[in-house]
Amino acid sequence: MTAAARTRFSVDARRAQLLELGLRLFAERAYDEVSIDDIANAAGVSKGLLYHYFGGKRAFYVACVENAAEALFERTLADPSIPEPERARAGLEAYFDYAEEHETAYMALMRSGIGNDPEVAEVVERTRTRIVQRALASMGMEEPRPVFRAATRTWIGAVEAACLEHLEHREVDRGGLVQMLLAALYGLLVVAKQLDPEAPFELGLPPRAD
Amino acid sequence: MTAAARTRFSVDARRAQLLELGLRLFAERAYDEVSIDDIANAAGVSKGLLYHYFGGKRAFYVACVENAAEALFERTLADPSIPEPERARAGLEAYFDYAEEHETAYMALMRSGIGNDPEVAEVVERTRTRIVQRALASMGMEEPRPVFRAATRTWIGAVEAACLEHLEHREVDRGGLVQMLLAALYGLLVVAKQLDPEAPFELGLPPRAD
DNA sequence: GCCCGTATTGAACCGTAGTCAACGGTGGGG
DNA sequence: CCCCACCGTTGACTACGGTTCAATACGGGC
Repeated sequence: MTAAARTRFSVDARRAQLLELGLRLFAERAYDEVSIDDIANAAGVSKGLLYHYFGGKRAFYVACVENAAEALFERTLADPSIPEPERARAGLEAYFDYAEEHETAYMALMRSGIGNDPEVAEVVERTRTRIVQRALASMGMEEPRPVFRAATRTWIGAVEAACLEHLEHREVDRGGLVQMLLAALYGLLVVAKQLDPEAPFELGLPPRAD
Repeated sequence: MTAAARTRFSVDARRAQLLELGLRLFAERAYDEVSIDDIANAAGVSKGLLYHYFGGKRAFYVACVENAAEALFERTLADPSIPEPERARAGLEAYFDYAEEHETAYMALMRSGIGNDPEVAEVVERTRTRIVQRALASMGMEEPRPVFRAATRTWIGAVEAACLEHLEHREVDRGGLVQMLLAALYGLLVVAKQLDPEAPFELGLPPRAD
């Protein structure tokens, strides 16, 4: 804030500071309403420094998004000791927790993308893929199983939609949404198993209303 | 291409031409890689004309997205004479048809957004809302029913995800995806009805595998 | 206390979004 | 058939903001 004399940070500290600030700015205004100067000013740093750390504006934006995506991914890692019917619920609750606590960051992440820039799309899509992979592994499927991948990816879409709905107008309570999502997951998996009976996967009982 | 002398179009024709061209350009390259000059050149028109028809670059982009969204909306209007268990399937098939036939346009629409520009987000979100509304009306619910709105909106999320998955790597056949989505919808609606028993809505039988 | 590596700067460059007053094609009236 | 007026259209001009790069100064190590 005060035009402090040039202070020297470690590379990692500076990077982290810039990423955090960038995410906040990009969350509250649109991409092309945030200028490089804005970012530099807010960070108390020269424009050139941003170009030193990141390739350019686009690259900086991508890095910010990547940062948020990574946080979300780590945050939703459910405890592997929990048995499966409940583990999905735990992961789901963690997901909602993250979204509620970092509301603007979460929405910025979901609404990220510049035009249809493949690079940005890839960052968030890769995170989804990792979540899918992790989920499949927890069901005992390491090798690719197209039907189950599709089912899980589809479910992620539902989760994101429900979460956005929840954040925008909080009329339905969270528990209800979680129940709905688990029911949807069950439906998806039933059909997936029908379509790919060879899959090493045993369907449990349908989720009950608590 | 040929530097045709200044040709005069009707307002509507010109608008339509520019919107169609814009969508194509924005579909193949990212927002900030497409300059106003590019668009003007490709259209064989001066830059100023774009500013005459649309407020600016952002507004033009929004208009292009809106155009694609509208086309999708109209395309997925299912025949109201079909009874309900089959109507959802018909709407779903129409949705997939559109996505397959206009692959790049569909993906551009789904990946639209500039940073997290609220205006762009609103355009595509409004289209989703309209689809939701139409779906609820077809179930006999005109007035707002938060639980069912959430359920339907969630389902749209699943549909979009499944559709993108389908377009990207076509490993699971379309019929399978449709079956999964219908199962998910059934699950969502079962829980929705539990959460809001007053709703004037009778659940049919679960979808069968053809 | 000096010195060197490197984090950091700031001014200059340039592509591109946005503005505006003038131009000319087209269609209607004499 | 010609002229006029309206409005779709133009292109040069401006200013803003992303990008570059040679120069600068901070701070740890000797």
